[in-house]
Amino acid sequence: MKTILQMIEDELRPAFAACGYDEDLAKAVISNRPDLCEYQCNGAMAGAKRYHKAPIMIAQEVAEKIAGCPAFSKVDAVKPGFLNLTLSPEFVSGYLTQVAADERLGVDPIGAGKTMVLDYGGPNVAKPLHVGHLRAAIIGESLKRLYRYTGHTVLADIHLGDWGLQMGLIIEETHRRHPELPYFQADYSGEYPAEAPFTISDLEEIYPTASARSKEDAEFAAAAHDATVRLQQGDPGYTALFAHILRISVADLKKNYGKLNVSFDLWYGESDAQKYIPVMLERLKERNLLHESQGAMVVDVQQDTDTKEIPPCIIQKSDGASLYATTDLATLWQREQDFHPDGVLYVVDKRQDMHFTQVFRVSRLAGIIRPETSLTFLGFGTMNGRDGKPFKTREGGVMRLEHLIADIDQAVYERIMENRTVSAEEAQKIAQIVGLAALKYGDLSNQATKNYVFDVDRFISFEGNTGPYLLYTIVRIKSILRKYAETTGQAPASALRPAGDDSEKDLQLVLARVNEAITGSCLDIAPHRLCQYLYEVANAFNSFYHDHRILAEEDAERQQGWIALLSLVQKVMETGIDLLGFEAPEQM
RNA sequence: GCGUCUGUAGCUCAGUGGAUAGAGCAGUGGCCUCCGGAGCCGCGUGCGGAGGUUCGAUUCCUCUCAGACGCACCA
Repeated sequence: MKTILQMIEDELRPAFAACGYDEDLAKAVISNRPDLCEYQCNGAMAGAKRYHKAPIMIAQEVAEKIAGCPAFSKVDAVKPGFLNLTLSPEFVSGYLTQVAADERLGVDPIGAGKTMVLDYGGPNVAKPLHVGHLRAAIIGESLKRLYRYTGHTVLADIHLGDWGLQMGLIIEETHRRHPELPYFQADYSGEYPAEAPFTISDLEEIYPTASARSKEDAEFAAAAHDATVRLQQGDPGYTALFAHILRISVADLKKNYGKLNVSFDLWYGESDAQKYIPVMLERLKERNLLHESQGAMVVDVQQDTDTKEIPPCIIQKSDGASLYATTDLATLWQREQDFHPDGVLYVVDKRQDMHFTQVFRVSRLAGIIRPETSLTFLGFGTMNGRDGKPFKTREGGVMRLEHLIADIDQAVYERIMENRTVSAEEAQKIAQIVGLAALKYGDLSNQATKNYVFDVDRFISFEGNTGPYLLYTIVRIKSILRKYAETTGQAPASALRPAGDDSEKDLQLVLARVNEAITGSCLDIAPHRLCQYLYEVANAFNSFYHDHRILAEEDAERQQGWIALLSLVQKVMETGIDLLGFEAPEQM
């Protein structure tokens, strides 16, 4: 379905053409002077030079041409050369009736036939999720949903950190504690136990302990290194133990991501990429890209146009081991082989900008992905505390995600209990839903690429530009529609009526932008745009609500139009928050 | 040192080559015989600084100041 801007431009284009001007001048934008008009066209000023004509003249000519157009109730050519447009109420309500009838709110499936791989996880196994994982999860999940909604086939890959020294540390520490286990018996030939020798909480303790030990105990460090190598070489006992670690961690991660309403289609890890390293290296050699530098094998990625020095990408350490870039390149190889994606999007901390610059360049040089496949790095900023420094616990440590969520839920719970008389049990459930909305909206409403201040008190506030405010608005609408259905026994009408006053018109105009908002948010990889739009919808609705007595309205036709309007507001807002990754309760 | 990013109201953040740069919070003044007042309607000092391009710059370019981050064998 066309956007309202496209529909306006459809009217403008023939008018410009009929006056002898280029159609590319017929560009419509939202008015920046709502007191004067709803939409505007600045093409006359852009064309003034081209046609050696005063812009106001051009604007006037075009205005005369489109004045009779049913889409517009008012057309003005103003001062320098603005073309000010006011849409007719019938046009707007007619458009919205179509949007309301459309399954997808008029959003075109621009991604039909396109496959996107999203990489937004990156947690390490055997380590709890902490606030550092929060942004990737929240932003990535929203983008996944936006891409799906716009018709893309999306594969979300968690890309676990499950390889390298950390695994050796855990294995060696387990060895130290339980040397009698069969995993460590060289001559063991039986089945390894089905039950893991540790729980998730054991693992969460084992890793930091082992990490600390390796720094003090050189012998232990060497043993851990050796264990890593043996695991990578496929030692059966270590492989079995590794499988336990992975299984337990993944179960725990699924649970914790689940609490965030975040899910993945693929649970691949760095370990899964290992088998693609040889073939990937072969390609680098074939293309003569690999060369030795200071003992390491590297690929030069410097380009003539660079303003800064891009160091060579290290593919193999001087001891022959692979590292971060190697794994990422091998992973890209795997993705290309398995999915032939049209795009790969990484949602990762912006401090890794250089790494992805290097990896992308190597993959282009080596043809690891097709030239037409887009490689995008969405580097998100740091989550800071109120002091503007990276977010920490009161003790100065890294905040576990579970604790953060629990704190927020508790704070929301207390507010709910203050105001409403719902049962404590009910309040708990509602607090989780509202808490998640507060957390996610607090994050997503900021530009992803910028650092932002994480302020729980502000996010969970039920006033202002917050998640809870959006939810409150939805709950309020649900309540009205519920009452309407109860008292009249009627299903909501589907046809909207032309707006009868300003606040109704304003609300309708905001709703008419829904498909642009969703599509734009996706194309710009910018969930914060959707946040802002939904906030505008909520504000417009609350103003409308304040001015109209919906359930008391005696004119049945008018009332039905309003009910249809409310249903659409609800649909837009519920769809919107779903795309952001949270939901609204029935009451709060 | 080199490079990247950021700098908008007291605070937290949006925004745009165009007409008067917007929200929220905080402050303050109104609005409940009424569908959920967790709401609505008011009240204001601001684009770090200096040049340049342009009919027009907060937006683009250069310089400059401040902060964050990054500069090969961690991920």
